[in-house]
Amino acid sequence: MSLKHAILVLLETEPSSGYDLLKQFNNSLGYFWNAKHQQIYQQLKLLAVDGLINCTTEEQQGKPDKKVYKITKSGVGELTSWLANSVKPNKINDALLVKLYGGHLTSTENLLKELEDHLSLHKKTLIQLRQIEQKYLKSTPEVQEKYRLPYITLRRGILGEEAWLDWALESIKMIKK
Amino acid sequence: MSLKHAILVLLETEPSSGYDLLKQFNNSLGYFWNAKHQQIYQQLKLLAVDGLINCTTEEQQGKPDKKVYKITKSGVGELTSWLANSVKPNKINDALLVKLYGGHLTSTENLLKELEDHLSLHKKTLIQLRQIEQKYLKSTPEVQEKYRLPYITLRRGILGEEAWLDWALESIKMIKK
DNA sequence: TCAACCAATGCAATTTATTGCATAATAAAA
DNA sequence: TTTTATTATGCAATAAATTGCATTGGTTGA
Repeated sequence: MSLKHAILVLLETEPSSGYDLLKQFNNSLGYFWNAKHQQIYQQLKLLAVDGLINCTTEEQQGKPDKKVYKITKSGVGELTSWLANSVKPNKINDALLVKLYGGHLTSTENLLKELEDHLSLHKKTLIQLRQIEQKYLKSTPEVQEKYRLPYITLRRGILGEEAWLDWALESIKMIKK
Repeated sequence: MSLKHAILVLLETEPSSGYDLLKQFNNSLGYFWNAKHQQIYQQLKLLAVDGLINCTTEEQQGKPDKKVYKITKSGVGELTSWLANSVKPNKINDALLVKLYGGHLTSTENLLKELEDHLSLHKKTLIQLRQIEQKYLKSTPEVQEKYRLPYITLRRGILGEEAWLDWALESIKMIKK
């Protein structure tokens, strides 16, 4: 259960709404954390009740109201003490690999189609991450300093996606012949 | 919910006990699927009730009895129809990245320690996976043919771990300077 | 103009996964 | 010799995540 801390860590950088967090997870931070909107909204409510974040409602023109959450001192305390402990290694459950493993029960075309579909998603993601990297690399030294550690996590996304693509291309070749 | 299918796909290759499956997930197939023993045992029970697998109890000398599960025709049918559909991309929730992202709230030593700990685990895993690969590459053409697709998934594990190590080494350097 | 999508949030029910506890025998290590 | 690890399975409670359903107003596209 570190959705809680994933949220806190983002709010510690910048106050955001549930929707903002959702977009971050869905877009740029997908290599980092994933959650459905219901989970995020629920968790935000719980965090607010526990006094780790507080909430102010912002009215917007033409758009629905926005609840902007800000981390509290107590929230920073919670985050800091969580950071003092070690974290569990990343749990992997990869349905695509399950499918490939049992692929002899289906057609080669099906497998290739599936791989190509995933491939195009991963390509998009990689392009996106590289754009974020370029933006970072062109930013001022102060900004670079501020986002040093987030940048390291971004690199994980990039290297991870590159490796995924390498694997997929190799696999497609192996399946074709 | 494709723990169900992860189990079926393994049983389709070879009848196994819950404990066998657990070991596979914990050891060699960690890049593929992860589950606690309770989840596996529960799921096996459900699969048996649904008639997708059946169970025979094997007595062993010096060891507790073993319940060996075998996939049924109906189970193969279920698996086959599952394979006909596309699968969701792999969900990533990486607490280590959360920790790094918020790492300015803790010490550099703490971050480096954490990275080194994970590093040594990943190194071990990679060595293990490479050993399995070597075994595969030295096997007869018939065996290689049989395990063609599982081998492709193994390659994912290897390339994934290599990329992880590259990233970790790069990150350690960046954090140190 | 009608459908679809984006922005923004939420409740309730169900399904999945984790944690804690429990057993029981043998073998190996401290 | 006592503890720890391995083999092997399980129940019950809790926590976390997903699915289904629902709302409101604006914009974009066919």
